[in-house]
Amino acid sequence: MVRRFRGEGVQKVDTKGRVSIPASYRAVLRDGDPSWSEGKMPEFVIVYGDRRRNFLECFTVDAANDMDERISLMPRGSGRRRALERLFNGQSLSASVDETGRIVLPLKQRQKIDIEDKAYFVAMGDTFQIWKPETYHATEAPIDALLDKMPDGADIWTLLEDDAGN
Amino acid sequence: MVRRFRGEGVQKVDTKGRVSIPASYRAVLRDGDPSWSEGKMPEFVIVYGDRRRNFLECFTVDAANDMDERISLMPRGSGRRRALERLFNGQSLSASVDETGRIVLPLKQRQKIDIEDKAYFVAMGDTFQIWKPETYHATEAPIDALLDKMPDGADIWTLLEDDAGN
DNA sequence: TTGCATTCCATGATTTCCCATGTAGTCTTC
DNA sequence: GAAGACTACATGGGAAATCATGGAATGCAA
Repeated sequence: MVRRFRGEGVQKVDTKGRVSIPASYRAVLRDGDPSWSEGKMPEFVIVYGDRRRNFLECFTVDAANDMDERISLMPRGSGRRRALERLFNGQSLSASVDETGRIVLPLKQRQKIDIEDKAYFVAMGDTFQIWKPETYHATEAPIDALLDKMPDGADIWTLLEDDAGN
Repeated sequence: MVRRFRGEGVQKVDTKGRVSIPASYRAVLRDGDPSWSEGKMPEFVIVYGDRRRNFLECFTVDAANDMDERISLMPRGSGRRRALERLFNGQSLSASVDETGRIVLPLKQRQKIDIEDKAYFVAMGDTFQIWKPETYHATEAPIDALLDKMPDGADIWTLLEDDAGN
């Protein structure tokens, strides 16, 4: 079992697009970069995807290789495969953490998700996401609604079992 | 069957957020950490969850992996899965017991459950919880009420059988 | 030489680490 | 079975390292 990303929080984005990667993520990125070695800084892959995606999804090198692997098992030339290739190989870029723990988000990607001077990082297990804070918070509404529907005092983890609802 | 957490009690929280975790829990945390080895200190996962939760829930690494596993079996993209991913991956952090048996509760988490200088630990089987003492005691009222309703001298464990009432 | 990206350096705020101390228990030894 | 020695815990304080962030300097390319 690989180490997983955990936690969430805002980071500042300066005028040059520099953002600190949350310190706790850095160890996971290191572990997930097979070519990492003492003294070097880890690399990872940022997928920005099609125009409808309003966040960036970040994969460790290992996780990205795994995705490539899975895509390559799909029927050559199929529509789904082509779409995934385009999304995952084309609409992505690789980033490298610098000595101060930051990466540079190119202007294009910042504009795509409408980031100005703040970025919201959320761990999602073997990946993490980068959002414009406001956009992220807007997506919390459905989750709140789901939680509100639950009986008072009910344990959240009953969501694991409960087949009812979505 | 894995070793289970037992017992409850208050611990001091100092200005830096350091808290001793009850000694009896430490062995359980060790056993539940697959990457633990002689000389190292065990790690575990603290889930703080959505804003309605007023306590922290702590999982051994094994228990956390198990949760991740179960979440990953849910339909990708479903609302319930998304909610759980966010709660379990995003609203959580991993902690590591130090040589003196303490962990550091970051300010953010302390504020979330309104802890100042005391924390109440309660074992819950394969997890344990951390509460602000006052908050925890407030939750005991319903239990007291339940006990008061029971026939005088009745054994508490009859609750195991009795289907009536909640 | 203007615009952009990459390095290098600077700094305040946290967080971690290392060491110190008090207090219960327990164990030993006479 | 009582005094001292030892150990496990809970807790505190300060030094040192890390983190998040900003700005200046450098390199280049159009």
